[in-house]
Amino acid sequence: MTSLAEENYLKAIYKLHEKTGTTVSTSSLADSLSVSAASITDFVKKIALKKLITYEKSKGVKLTEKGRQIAINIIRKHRLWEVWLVTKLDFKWDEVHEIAEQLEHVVSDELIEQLDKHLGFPKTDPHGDLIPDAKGQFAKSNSKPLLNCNAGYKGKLIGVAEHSNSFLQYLTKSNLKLGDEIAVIAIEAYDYSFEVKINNKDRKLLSKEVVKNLLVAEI
Amino acid sequence: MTSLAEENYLKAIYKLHEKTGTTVSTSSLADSLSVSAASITDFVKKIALKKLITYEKSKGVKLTEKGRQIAINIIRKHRLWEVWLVTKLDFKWDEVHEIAEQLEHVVSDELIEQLDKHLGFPKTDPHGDLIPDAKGQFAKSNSKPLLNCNAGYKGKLIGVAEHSNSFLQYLTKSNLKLGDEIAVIAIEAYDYSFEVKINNKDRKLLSKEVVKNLLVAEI
DNA sequence: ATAGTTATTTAGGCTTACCTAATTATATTT
DNA sequence: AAATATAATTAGGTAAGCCTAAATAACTAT
Repeated sequence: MTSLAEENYLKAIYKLHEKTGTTVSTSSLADSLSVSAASITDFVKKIALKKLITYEKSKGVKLTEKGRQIAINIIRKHRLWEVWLVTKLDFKWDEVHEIAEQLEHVVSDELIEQLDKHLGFPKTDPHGDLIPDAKGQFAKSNSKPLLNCNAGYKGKLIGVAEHSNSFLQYLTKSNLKLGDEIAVIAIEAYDYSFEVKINNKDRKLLSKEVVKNLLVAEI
Repeated sequence: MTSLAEENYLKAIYKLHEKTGTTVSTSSLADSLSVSAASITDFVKKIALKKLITYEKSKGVKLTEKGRQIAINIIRKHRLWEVWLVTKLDFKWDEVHEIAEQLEHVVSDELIEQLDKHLGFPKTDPHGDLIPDAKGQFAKSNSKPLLNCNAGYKGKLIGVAEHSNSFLQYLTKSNLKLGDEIAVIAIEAYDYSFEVKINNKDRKLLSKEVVKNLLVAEI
């Protein structure tokens, strides 16, 4: 029904739209799928005919409700598989993405529902991202980047806004993990680096680049 | 490195060779892959160039050692996934084949080794088939079809030689499962039907077609 | 508003894995 | 051994998903 390529295009469009809030350009898609812009134009025309997206020449694309549902389902599967890899197979949070990219395309609704049950119906994946339910609904999240918090703020690390291996490995090396309590002691006005206290113990200095990608919420 | 199609061709060749003991014909491959004979000839030439099989015009194909290792690895993955589906996700033995057909193509050696560990290094899959180890070695099996046994024989059901849903469902309905003790009470000379006793309790009549596909071993 | 730059699309091609129809081998009967 | 049937191969073609190079459209800056 939906080919591997289609699933990846829809997922990429969904993620780019989520990030930018606008229609998704040919070049941004080309970038994130590592495919030439010409191929994007071709493909995008084809899936527009299938009503998975709307496409206006030179004005980018947008998911239709149908396309959005497919994209969200792929994301649901991806995140459930990541939970499985970490909780049942002992993988680290920086080792699961590539494997989940393959597993997300396995087609079987019963499989995913059983997996969900096996995992205890998790609400978030190992990076703190929300897992949509079988109907494609996301729970509400009240997380915000630590960057948006003031000195004196105290909250819990509940997710990351950047999933690169290097960032995840940096956090691991720095002994920072989801669930940790973070208190902002001071913010350096010059470079926006944050002095923080982790779990009421360790003092740490975090660069602007880092605090931008740490998502926190009230305890 | 190895495409989905290649993996499926190699697996099909392996299984047909296992069944017949001879070189594998174009038409048998066409049958089992549901692809035209012409396409088989094409493809077979291509993977012969890659030294995955040997091919002699009009004389069928044979796996090379390299091709055999790839085929066995796919089978290893397939069977491990089947164990997972049954033991961890509560699927029935007649529900796992199609899902495992997809999962077997996921590429990650670490994944498979972790899965193997998670499952406790199982030796057989839910149908009693041996699971080769990471090096492609199969354990020795001393199973034989119940059909080859005489009246008075007593053994344990350890596998099935036929994996169709209808056969598996027949066994389930008949309350026959792996591990059951089977004693041969009598064999009807006319139609080769077997009168048996299961777990020292239930008497059952099994047709020749059925006993041919039940694999038993000494207790 | 025009020139220059960047983004997008069009045109023409390629590879993979399939197909049908026609041809040639191989097996089976008589 | 010839005739017939079956199996395998060749020839020519298709769809999906990509490519490069050239053309056009859309922005940016002066």
